[in-house]
Amino acid sequence: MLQQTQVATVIPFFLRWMERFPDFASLAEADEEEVLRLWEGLGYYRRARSLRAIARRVMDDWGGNLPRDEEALLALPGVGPYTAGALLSLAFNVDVPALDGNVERVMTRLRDQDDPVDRPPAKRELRRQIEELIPTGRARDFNQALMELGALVCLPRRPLCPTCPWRDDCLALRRGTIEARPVKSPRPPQEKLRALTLLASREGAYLLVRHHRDERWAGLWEFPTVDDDGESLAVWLDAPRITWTKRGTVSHAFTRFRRTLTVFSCQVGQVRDGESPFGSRQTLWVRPEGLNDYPLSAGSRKTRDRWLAPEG
DNA sequence: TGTCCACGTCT
DNA sequence: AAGACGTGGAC
Repeated sequence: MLQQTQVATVIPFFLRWMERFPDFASLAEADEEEVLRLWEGLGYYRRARSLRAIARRVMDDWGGNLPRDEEALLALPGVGPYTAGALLSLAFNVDVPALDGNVERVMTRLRDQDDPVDRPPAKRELRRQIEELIPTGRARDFNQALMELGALVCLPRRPLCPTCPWRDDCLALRRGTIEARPVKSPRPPQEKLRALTLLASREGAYLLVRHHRDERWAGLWEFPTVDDDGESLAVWLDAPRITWTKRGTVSHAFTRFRRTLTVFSCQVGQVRDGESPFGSRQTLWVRPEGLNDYPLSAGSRKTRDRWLAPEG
């Protein structure tokens, strides 16, 4: 969960998750729908499916225990260099680095490193430097301390240098380049998207469609949403007899996009077979009180909370 | 109802 | 290698 997601965000999800899946066995047996529902709102949903796949593999191939071996850990889905290092050092106290964003910041400042940290050469160099610093047999404490230092003291903006235990050793502090570290490659500009979302109701139930497993938001559900042309929906909805009512807009951001959804509601009459613009995607009619049972992507979640929440 | 930034893995 | 993958928070 902590991959790409900050601790404060993770905590409530983690507590719910651990209550439902206290061990690999319970997670391995769970169905994907439930796993995604508990992950709903955390983002990067591939992590949820990877975690379930890991649980199954740990049960099947490793006798229910995580392997204490870098190569075996890296072979698990969703486990990269950071996670492998974190597991080895924090769980098994093996003397290897756990290089996350916090540690990158601490180390590039300590050494006043100005290579872009999102490129492999800089990462290799940082790992090498950390290896030299790990006190033999103390990687668990050392790595946690380094991550905490980054999270609590060596902040991205306005770091608390006067209280830092490394203030006398920090090259960037001495040179006045603290706020300029770490250096990152320029990012592509944000793109704006517009789309239409339809609250289509029939006998008090609302239509949901499911994202394919190879799409964005794989496995999650949403209210029918199309790029801002509306034509494919109009076909499907028996257009001439539909009255569309504009409800308002919601916005959400993902990766490098920011998308504004214009939400319409309508009553749907007869749905004709073979005219769905959703192809082979699953569809479902759900009453408002049942909407919490399906994991929704962010735009549809905001739509639900605004217009279909039980109390509203 | 803005813009920018934070956060690892996979392809 | 460069882009895909989502959400929340600071300003």
